[in-house]
Amino acid sequence: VNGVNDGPTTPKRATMADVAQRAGVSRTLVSLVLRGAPGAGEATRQRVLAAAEDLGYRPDAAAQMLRSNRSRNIGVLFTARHVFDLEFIENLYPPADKHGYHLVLGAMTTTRDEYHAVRELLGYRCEALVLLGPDLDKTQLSKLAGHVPIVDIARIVRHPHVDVVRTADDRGVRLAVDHLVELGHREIWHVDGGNMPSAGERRRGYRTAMRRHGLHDQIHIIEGDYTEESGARAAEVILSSDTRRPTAVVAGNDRCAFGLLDTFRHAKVSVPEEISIVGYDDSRLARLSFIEMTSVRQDVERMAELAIEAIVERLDDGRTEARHIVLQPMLAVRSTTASPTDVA
Amino acid sequence: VNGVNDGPTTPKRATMADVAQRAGVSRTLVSLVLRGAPGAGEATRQRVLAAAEDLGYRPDAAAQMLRSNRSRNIGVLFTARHVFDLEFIENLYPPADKHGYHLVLGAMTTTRDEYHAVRELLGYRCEALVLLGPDLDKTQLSKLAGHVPIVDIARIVRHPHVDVVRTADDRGVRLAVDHLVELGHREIWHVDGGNMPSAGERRRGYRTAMRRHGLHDQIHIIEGDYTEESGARAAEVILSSDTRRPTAVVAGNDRCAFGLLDTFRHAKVSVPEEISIVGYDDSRLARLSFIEMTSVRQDVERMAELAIEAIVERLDDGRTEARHIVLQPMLAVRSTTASPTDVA
DNA sequence: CTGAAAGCGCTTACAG
DNA sequence: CTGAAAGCGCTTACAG
Repeated sequence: VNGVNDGPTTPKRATMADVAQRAGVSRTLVSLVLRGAPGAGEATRQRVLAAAEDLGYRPDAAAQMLRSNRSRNIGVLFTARHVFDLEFIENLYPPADKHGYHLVLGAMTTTRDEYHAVRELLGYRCEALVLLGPDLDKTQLSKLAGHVPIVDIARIVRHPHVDVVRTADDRGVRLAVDHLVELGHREIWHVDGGNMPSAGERRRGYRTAMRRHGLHDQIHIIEGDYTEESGARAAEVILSSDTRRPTAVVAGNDRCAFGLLDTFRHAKVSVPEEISIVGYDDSRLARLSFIEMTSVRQDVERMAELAIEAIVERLDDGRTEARHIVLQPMLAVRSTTASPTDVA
Repeated sequence: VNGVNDGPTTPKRATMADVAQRAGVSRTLVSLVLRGAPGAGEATRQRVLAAAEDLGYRPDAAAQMLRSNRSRNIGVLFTARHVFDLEFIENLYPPADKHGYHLVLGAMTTTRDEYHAVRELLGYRCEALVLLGPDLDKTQLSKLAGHVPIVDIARIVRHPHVDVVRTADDRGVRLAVDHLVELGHREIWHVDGGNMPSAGERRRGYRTAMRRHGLHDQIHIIEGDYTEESGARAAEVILSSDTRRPTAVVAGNDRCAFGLLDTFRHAKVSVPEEISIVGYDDSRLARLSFIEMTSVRQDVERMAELAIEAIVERLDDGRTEARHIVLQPMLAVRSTTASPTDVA
């Protein structure tokens, strides 16, 4: 009898045996042809392909995995509301395709923590994991890394099974500070990302850069958390501090910078005339024609490519020692930075 | 020998047989216990659970699917750069969990069209599909619907295997227009979403609402495409048209509204004092404290819940006729709308 | 409560 | 070039 799971008119899914029968060949041959393996004559090949097409045949991934003992699945752990993660994922597909791997997306949401997401990915037999963001502690990460090789994006981790692909964020912030100093700024503040990924690195970069320019006494950090709201709050703090006000602000990321920007403009404080703002990530937001935000750019495309390559090296080429890849950021100078005009 | 695919120190994945051996029971019993099926004594149950835990055992999804002939997978076709899609997906997890289904995410990107995404989802044995956005034509959709039941979000489709869950978008725009008229506006323009999902419906709602208020001669639609840039362009058009300028604009969505808002403010045109703006979606952007945008709200949580329930009804309860569920929108009134002050 | 057995849809040597 | 056979890790009656 039909189970309740079958829609009454939903046709049974075609199997390899069906294709073989229709093409008048053995199942083995169908398998060969469909995988593009050698061993079939051109005429037979065409016949098999036609039969598969006619039946709307699609190999069953579950069976393939089970039998071949390989899934060629790469799990991606990400946070649904982080725009950066999505942009990164977009860039993960082309290199994964190129190397014949599938991406399995494991979303973390407010109701679904990394534990559940990881469990699921492992259930799908992912052979490696790309970690975007989840702040696993050492023990959890080690346990995970005991099962599958891992590529961690942005965070610095030391473990033989964990590769890291990241941007030199301290350098990125330094580029921002250098640019501002060159424009003539001295009172440069930083709104940080609290304990979010890479925030410490960026904070450190800010301090170092300021010291390098002899601006040790100008160092001023306002705590934030990478959200627009935290940028807006920081802007309020700056607006209400009449004693000393910065002429430029380096934000922890673009979202924060956007909160700063909009709050200043709302308060009739002109950007960049009265205050310069630099963002971080060079996101779509920063590039909008009516925002035109100066921002530090990470090469997301290249990072994604390197992440996949790191996995391929482990899985296909047998590499076993960890790699730590650090890319250099660039500064996209746009319209939210300028020389300070109101020097008292 | 070890294949190249095995990291040298990566332990073999524990299998059910391993758990059975460690617990000193049969594989059948392990299967029962792990699935929570009745038939095992409490002591045995604990022993099995402990053994599984010790070994870090995780059932192999591929094998489960293959054998049980059910995957309990629901495929979700979405566009990575559409914020709405991600928000929707977040809300899909709780109801899916509740009914014991897994979500498999199929991302469409610039390099990966719906065809590839769908193929992959079907390869993972998805038993149903939630379609967010992909504009499949009738033939493609019918072919798909021949394989699995489908829930289409937002678009209006007639097919026995396709359910629709959507918001009455025409009504949403009507709420926006009513609100503006009540505030005293008459020159109300609309920046539409071109041929994007639901754009036609919203456009229609605008026309109808305007007519209802006897504002037939005020109807004015600027073409857009749901992007911030299209909103910004529309704002430029409005700013440069000195003959007649609207006192209020209903945008096709929040992103577009944001483009309008920012461009007006940049041009020193006060919102809402000089011009009112209404968005659509009530997205995170609209709710930001420094934006506070009046926007039409769709009940995404409820839509997601209904989408999953529609699938469960088909898969578990055997429903076969199509359902078309229409939710009513609400208007979230915030700070970008006010009475027109500069009435000439 | 337990164990032996069949089989899901594939892939992979292996012998013709 | 082709076919028979084994087996991936599970679930599911079935007989004890």
